[in-house]
Amino acid sequence: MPPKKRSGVKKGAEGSGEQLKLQSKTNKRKVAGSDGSESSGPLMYSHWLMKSEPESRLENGVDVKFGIEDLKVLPDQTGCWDGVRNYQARNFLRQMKAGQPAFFYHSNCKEPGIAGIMTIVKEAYVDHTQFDRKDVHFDASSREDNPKWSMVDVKFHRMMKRFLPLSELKKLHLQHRRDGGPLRGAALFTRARLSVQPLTSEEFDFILSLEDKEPQ
DNA sequence: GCCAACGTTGGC
DNA sequence: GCCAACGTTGGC
Repeated sequence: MPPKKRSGVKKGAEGSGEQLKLQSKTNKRKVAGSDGSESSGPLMYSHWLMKSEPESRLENGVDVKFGIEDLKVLPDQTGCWDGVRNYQARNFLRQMKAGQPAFFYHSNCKEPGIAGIMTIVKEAYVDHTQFDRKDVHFDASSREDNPKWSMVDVKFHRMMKRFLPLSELKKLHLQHRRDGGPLRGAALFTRARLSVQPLTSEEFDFILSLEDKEPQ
């Protein structure tokens, strides 16, 4: 997914306090058109969850493995999040601001779940891999004068104090659907296949609070 | 490895 | 613009 690349570390504008809109379900989210344009209003998010595969898997003969440990060992612990080829995910990438936090989620592996936290350090710019015929994520339909796909740079921030397994988050999600708790509408479950997704401050803070609790 | 969910493509 | 066929994601 996101190999190599580095960038100057920018200093974040942020604070995790502001109010966020409730569920994406309830707002008239316009799903991206075929050109990827969004026609509904901004609806600002400031917290994210990004998925990557921590275990080796070959795609066109290329290993797509990129877990949080792989990010950690890059120069400046920073890498570009390339290879996103879904319009909704791309549109979320484009909304990201430097300094914002994102959970690093391990997908398609033995134990899926949240492994750590990263910081967005460079806002969306052209994903060069779309023009690279040898890249797994080459997109023949994208023109250099009108690139389709974007990427951001992320920097390792820290590991979770304890790994938060999907199974635990899912139990809480199901419970919260009944009692109106913080994870009732979490995109991780309501839009399970999205590889880049937003979290409300409430969702983000609640998930952080789980670190200090016993596994459910 | 299976397969449900869901995004994309293309014929009409 | 509809929708069936197809491809991908990702949990299990």
